[in-house]
Amino acid sequence: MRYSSAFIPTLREHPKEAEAVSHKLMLRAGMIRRLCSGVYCYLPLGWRVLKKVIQIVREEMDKAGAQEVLLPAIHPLELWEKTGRIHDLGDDMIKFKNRSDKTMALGPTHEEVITWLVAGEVRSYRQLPLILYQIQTKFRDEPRPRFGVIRTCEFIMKDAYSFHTDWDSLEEAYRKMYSAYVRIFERSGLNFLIVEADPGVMGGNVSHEFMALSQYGEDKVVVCRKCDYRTSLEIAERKSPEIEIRKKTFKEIKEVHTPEISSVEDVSRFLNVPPQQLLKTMIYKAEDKFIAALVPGDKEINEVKLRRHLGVKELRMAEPHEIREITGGEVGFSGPLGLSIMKIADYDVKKMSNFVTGANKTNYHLINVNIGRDFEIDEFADIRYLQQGDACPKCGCELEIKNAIEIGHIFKLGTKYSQPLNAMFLDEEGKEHPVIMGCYGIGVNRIIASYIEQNYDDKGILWNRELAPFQFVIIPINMSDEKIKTKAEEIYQFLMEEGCEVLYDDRDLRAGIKFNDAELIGIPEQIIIGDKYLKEGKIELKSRRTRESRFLSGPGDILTSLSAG
RNA sequence: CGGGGCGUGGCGCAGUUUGGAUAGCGCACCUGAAUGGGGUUCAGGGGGUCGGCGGUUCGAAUCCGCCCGCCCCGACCA
Repeated sequence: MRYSSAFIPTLREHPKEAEAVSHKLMLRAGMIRRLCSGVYCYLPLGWRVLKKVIQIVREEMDKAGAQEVLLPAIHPLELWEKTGRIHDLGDDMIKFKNRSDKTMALGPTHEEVITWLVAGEVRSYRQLPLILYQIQTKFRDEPRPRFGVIRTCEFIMKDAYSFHTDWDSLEEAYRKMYSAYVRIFERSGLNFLIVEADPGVMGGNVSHEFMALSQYGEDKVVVCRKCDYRTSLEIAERKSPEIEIRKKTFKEIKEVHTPEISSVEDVSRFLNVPPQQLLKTMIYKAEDKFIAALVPGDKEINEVKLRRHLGVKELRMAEPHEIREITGGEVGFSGPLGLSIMKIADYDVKKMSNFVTGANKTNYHLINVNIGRDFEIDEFADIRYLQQGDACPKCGCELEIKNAIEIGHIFKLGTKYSQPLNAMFLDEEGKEHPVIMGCYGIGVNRIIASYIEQNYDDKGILWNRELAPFQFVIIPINMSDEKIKTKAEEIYQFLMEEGCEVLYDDRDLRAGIKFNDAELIGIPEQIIIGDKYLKEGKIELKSRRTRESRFLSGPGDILTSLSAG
């Protein structure tokens, strides 16, 4: 490609809309432009890189025995009603009516469609197992698009789905996908880690997230400083502390008037006590029964951990009217005293004495409350969010919380979709069973953003060979010098004939501009042709990353020099 | 959806508090010349509904109202 005719609009300064490093650099390097919030155009350079990532993903999927398909982006809504996921993903779905007034949606993910497809075609155990995948655009009406290409309303996803007769077969496919993912992210040059995670709205009970470490990541992972414990913050546990409930110096319990003061922050200020001296009482509905969850005022309840501890599938906070009925007070004045429902407290609550809590009476709190004297806890458990510095459940060492970008997620789904969509097969004995499923997703655009977040310097992007939009950039120092120009043309022709991806900067510009552009867009190898070394018959081959140069005597040496390392 | 910030040629900004003359600066762009190993210099030039609509005023980028868009923080914490 000749730079003079290439559409690579680089920017000297980054537009002020950009905050994340990857966002700034992708804009500056002319890879992307924003159409509106969360919606981006990929320009030639950005698209070239995207195609590189897609190629890696495709190769590794094919190698793992998955077959590529292409599913529609337009989905009839009934399919989503059948699995009930219209309620889970409802507002995230972009819906519209067609001319015959039928409601359709742009697919935010494809479990429903693929299961419909397989349900129609697979009859027998002989047709299984089967792994299908696609690389396609997903649409989600994100409440808050962010950080350039990291969270967008339209993005390219590689989504694979596997179908099995039994759980052992699913396990095998799951392992295959797991190792294919490791290869994909390794080839993409990412610094990533794999954590166990909660499956959430996808369903199933096992899932692993592939996380690229970055300060602009929206997810949090927990990593032990010493051992190999690593997990998502959602399900991160801590070593349960062995604490006895304190029983000394009980002060007299009192009711205090706290008019319209209900938040931890407000109560703490009003009564002049630290937040950790408050007991937070949250009422939840766990399937068909109500429970009270208790944590110190400065801690947060982790609903995923609470749900898992209770062993229930559904858990939600109680509605205001339910809280009124159960406690007798408005939201914000709940406390454990006099509650007939089950009370689960975090271990940290054991440490508390003479604390403040809601009086179950609007506008009143109780002070000097104590466990044992005033009420009992039914169960102590680890139900709060982990915090920086908590003890590792495996080795007891300090845990660290880090930001990361979720680049891949694999799930064991079981029969969550096959059951409602009637994807059944007959076994050897002619008995009918629902197909066992797994699903495996990769955020293709996020691989690029994550890579840039981890590979840049003060000049710009540092592409590796796998992702680079071009392997070489030829930089003639002075286009009006015929000898330099002729040499540059010769090298360009040579590399083109060799099938190399090369960008030839034939623009009649000063050397400084060319160097800066080449470094900004991050081409791994620069071939510099200038009078300085051409006089001795030498051309310069300079590495973008190390900034080290080698001097070669001809075009043929370029390839041999690189393959020699 | 709540809080905060912003909107002035392609990009980055000044001007808005205290209304006033052809709306300015840097970069980018076009023409010419010199220059040519790190965003060079000189001369000339093009490009703007000051986010939109309405209002106040002799007069609005500037004051008032409504709307739109963008970014950041939070999302239910009793």
